[in-house]
Amino acid sequence: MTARSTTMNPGSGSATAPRPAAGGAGDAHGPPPGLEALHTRITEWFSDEARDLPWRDPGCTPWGIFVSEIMLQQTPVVRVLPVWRDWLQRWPTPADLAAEPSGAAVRHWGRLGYPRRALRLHAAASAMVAGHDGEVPTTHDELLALPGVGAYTAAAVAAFAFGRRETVVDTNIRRVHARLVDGKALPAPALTAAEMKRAVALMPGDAGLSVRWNAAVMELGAVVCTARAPRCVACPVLDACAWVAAGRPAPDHVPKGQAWAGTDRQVRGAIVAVLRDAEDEVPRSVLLDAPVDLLQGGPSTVALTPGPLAALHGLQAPAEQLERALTGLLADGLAEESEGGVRLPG
DNA sequence: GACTCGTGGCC
DNA sequence: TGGCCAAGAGT
Repeated sequence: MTARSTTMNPGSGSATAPRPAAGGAGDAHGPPPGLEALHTRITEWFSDEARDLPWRDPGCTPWGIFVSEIMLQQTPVVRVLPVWRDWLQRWPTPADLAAEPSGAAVRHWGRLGYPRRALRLHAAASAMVAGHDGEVPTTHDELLALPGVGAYTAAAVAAFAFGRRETVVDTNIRRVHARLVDGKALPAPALTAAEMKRAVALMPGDAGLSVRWNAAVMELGAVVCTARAPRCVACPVLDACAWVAAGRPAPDHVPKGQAWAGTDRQVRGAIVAVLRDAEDEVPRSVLLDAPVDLLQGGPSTVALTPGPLAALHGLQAPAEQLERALTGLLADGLAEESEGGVRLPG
């Protein structure tokens, strides 16, 4: 298969890179020339280079795939792997998880981050038991109705667990499309309607191929067409990339960075970490008067440090913030008050 | 739309 | 060293 030196632009947006004179991909004249070649080259690359992930095993259940998709939201694969294995061994079916209190889900979520996802995963399992005969639902709309499942996850599970032809759009796919088709370094901060339309236009018509295409483009974005240091030398469609053809221009917008030190999120995370590591309830006074040491020893260190609120170092108004963070956690169902103190929901 | 919501590794 | 980033969802 000889590489072709054309760039792709199936969308109708502005284009500066040379491309075949073709109508928009959504018109009645079929896909633009070269699209099938892209399908072939990227899916063949995927066949050769795909990482061996357990949720990609043909024997993986829809529940295993569902769990992986929730855990992978905003969380790197390497950190998900051990937690996913433990989770599936502990709770092999939705009913197994639904039979536990939600606090057990939060506890075994470990340090994956965004622990409300554990809560929603537990709620989704309960919904599967209550309304889907204990099975993961198979359609996009049914999946979308589950807690913690948005457009991406609904499409991904329908595609990867049930072989459906869905337009999957995640951050990796958006970045690949932005570069390969648009010639831009990065996609817009938020998913746009135009992007979604273009993703639809790029989809193979065949269901089986569409599933491989979705997985392959996602993988390409994850391991080759990465955000910071793309490994273009390993790219199967380097010669077709509009961004490379344009001389790899810099991003035209500045990412707005996420503050962390001193935020409520940091305090919430520290409190949940204490509750998770505690066998039982933690007295409220201990939680608030002997706050977790947030700044000593780096981000992974969370320990009770007996002492005044000044232990919070640079944090402003720590007492108020602790109260606010705890109130938020209680409101979110991530923590519960009991007579003896605060604990994970049981 | 703009915000919020965890965590840890990396360039 | 530290800002940036990771298979987003909900409000």
